[in-house]
Amino acid sequence: MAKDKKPKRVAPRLPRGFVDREAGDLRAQEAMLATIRRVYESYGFEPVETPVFEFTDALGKFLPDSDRPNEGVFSLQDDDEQWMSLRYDLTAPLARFVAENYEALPKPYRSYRAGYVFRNEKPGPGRFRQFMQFDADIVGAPNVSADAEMAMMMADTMEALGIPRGQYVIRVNNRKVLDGVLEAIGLGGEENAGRRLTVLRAIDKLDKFGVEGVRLLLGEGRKDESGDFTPGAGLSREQIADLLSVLQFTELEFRGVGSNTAAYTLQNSKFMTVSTFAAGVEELVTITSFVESAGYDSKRIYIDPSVVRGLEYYTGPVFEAELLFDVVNEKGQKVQFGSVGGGGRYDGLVSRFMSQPVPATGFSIGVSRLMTALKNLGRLETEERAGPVVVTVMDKTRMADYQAMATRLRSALNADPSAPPVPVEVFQGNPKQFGKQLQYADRRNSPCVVIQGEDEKAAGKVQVKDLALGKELSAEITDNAEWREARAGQELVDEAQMVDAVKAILARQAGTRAR
RNA sequence: GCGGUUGUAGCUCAGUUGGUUAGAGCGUCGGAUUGUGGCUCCGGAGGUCGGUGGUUCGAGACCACCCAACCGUACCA
Repeated sequence: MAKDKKPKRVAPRLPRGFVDREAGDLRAQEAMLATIRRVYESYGFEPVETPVFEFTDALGKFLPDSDRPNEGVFSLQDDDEQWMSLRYDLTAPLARFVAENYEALPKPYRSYRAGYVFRNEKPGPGRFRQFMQFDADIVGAPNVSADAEMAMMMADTMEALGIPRGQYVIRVNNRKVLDGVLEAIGLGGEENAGRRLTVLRAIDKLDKFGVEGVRLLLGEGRKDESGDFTPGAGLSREQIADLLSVLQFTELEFRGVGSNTAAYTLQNSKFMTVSTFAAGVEELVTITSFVESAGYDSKRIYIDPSVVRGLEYYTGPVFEAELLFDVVNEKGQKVQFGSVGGGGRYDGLVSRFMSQPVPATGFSIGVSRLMTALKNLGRLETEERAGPVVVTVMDKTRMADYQAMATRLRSALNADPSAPPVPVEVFQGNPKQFGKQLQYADRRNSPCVVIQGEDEKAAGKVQVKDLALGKELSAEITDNAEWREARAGQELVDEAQMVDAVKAILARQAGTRAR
């Protein structure tokens, strides 16, 4: 009866939307961050780090109410009852940092930072509740030249990461353009705030649903494939036509060819009589001229009036980095990818904390998402690293000798600090069965092992075994006894030549990999 | 949040109109081989059949509710 009593074990599991990440991913991410950092540094940005927790009110709109304190964000109350939250982006914390250190910082203040952010919402493919962003911002620069620079830096970053020109585009718009059109078609004023939001959300869905889908969302509403109905904005046929004319949907098909004409075309729009609209268009024209004279054509930076971005705090130019190639997941399905980064001007964000206006512009790269895409493009070092050189244990009373051999190898193989490290380790498991040691080395993707048993010790020699060579030879041997007898890839050398013999094996394998 | 689909071993799945003790492949661990990885062979461990309640002589299967995952959709600073 005691046997049915199982101890209740804790299930090893993670909350949804959180993932463990292993060596390959971490190394790839490290390389990616270094690349991005280099681009940002080359533009004069300097790093800054802020904590993952902030007071909730400093983050912005998500003041938790007592019913749903964790809606959207992860929040908890400190000892003194004050609400704090995990940051959901890196922009709001930067605004707080700048406001708190305003006097000490040089203006304009250029800074970058990478870090995890947290959102308490439903995860999906490529969407997690903890993910990394890599931001750059200029605070205290009021002119659109700063926005143009951000767009250019974003384009440079894409290419530095190995995304070829033509496979990505930075789409640029200005919030004032859409605001102006909405005003012109009678959706201005406080009373229409709700409908404006619905309209902007509809426009944001252009990539996903196409022109016809957006037309439905602007009008009556749209039914999705599960039969669920999304109510529309209820605009009239004329209002929709006006809106669509500005968004110039047809031109999207020609995105990435020729020079940027969109901003100039907008100058002929009938909405130029609306001052908000005109101001937005003029800024886009200026940005166009800046980027074009710097040599960024529309294959890289494209003016696109349908870009919406976040609805909350952007006040002027907005931009979005989009990938133009298909991304396929592990199951071979094509994935709706959307943007891998974006940003814009947020002139109101820092001044929330201060009595004076502080203009700012910046952008954010979704590191985790972009990494998935780069994997697809084969631009990420996914190739497995060579494992450790393993010093095996034949006689456990001689551990000290084996440790000494490992030390000798380790320092000899890692003499050049600028070269990638060559790991060397002594087998630390149970040495009783020698086969297990080789199995371990095999699983660690070890290039070679060093063996010294009684016989070798007596002769002052060591066995140096090339595991990759052995694997090749094993293809021709089917009999186990023969395979064991062959000791494939093995070489008996003097103790003094151990280091050279190992070096020779590593060199041979490096050559094989390069081919 | 709303709609749909699906839940059987670590993974992929089988399990007949409801019928004895729930199976396979892969993986894992051990052995054949106490000094040699791979192949092969032998053996073991691993299951509250997502959960609870119900119908029934009898439920992995049928019914209800709940939970979770996936897909779509909404929200997304």
